[in-house]
Amino acid sequence: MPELPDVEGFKRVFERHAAGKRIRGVTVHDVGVLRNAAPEQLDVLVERRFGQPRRHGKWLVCPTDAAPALLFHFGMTGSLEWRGEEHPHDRLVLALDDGELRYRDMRKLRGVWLALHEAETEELIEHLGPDALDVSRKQFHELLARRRGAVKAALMDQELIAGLGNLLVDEALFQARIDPRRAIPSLSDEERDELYRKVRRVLRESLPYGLVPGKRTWLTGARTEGICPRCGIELARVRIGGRTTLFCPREQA
DNA sequence: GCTCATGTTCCCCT
DNA sequence: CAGGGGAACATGAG
Repeated sequence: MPELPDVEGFKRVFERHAAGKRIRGVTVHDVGVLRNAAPEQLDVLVERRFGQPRRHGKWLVCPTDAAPALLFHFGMTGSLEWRGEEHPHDRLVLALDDGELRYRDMRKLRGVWLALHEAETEELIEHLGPDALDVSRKQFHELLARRRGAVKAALMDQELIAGLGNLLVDEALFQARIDPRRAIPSLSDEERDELYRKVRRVLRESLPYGLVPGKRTWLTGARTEGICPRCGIELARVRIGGRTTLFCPREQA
């Protein structure tokens, strides 16, 4: 699931249940999710108190009252769960005073990082472009001006703008009526403005859900049927940047 | 058995 | 150098 809105949802889970709480224990059920540390190294977190989390793109940074911080990147199947039933894909469990926070992840495409100091946190995320929620219209134009490939590939590039994923980008392009294969230089200023507005809109409307919702009027709601929710013709399916891309061949010219 | 999946990285071409 | 294509990572679901 995890694109920017999903990670924002996990951030809310962390804020509600883990921020300000003391870590009583760390249990690693699957070493495969630890990307830069051995399980014993996580012991530095025990008896530390979590601070307020912050999100940059699809990363969630969870600092403690000492130097170490825990960083999560959820890949395609990760999530953060508070209590609830145990699950076979719970890979890391943080015991807090009043319950357990679990990192759950079926495919383990990304995982959990330990940063011992603020500088290490920065190193882990410094390759990212500005967070999608922080990009102004002016900056959006400046960022696009540097690129010339397919517009979809550019929007998905985390080094250009951080946080947009396959669903969100397809959705914004659909709402802006722009063919995802279009080369950036071919986009008019008006089209760039419209794209910016739709990216903002899809983000804003997704945030309350904590995911990109499958609304009936949205492309997300039509991914399985393959029919354009606006005009009813069959959606086109191509691959861009290695990702399945859906668009309306009639309306997205 | 086969294909596909909301992500990223690495390697090889053009 | 920029950008495209494909494979790899790991684990399911249909």
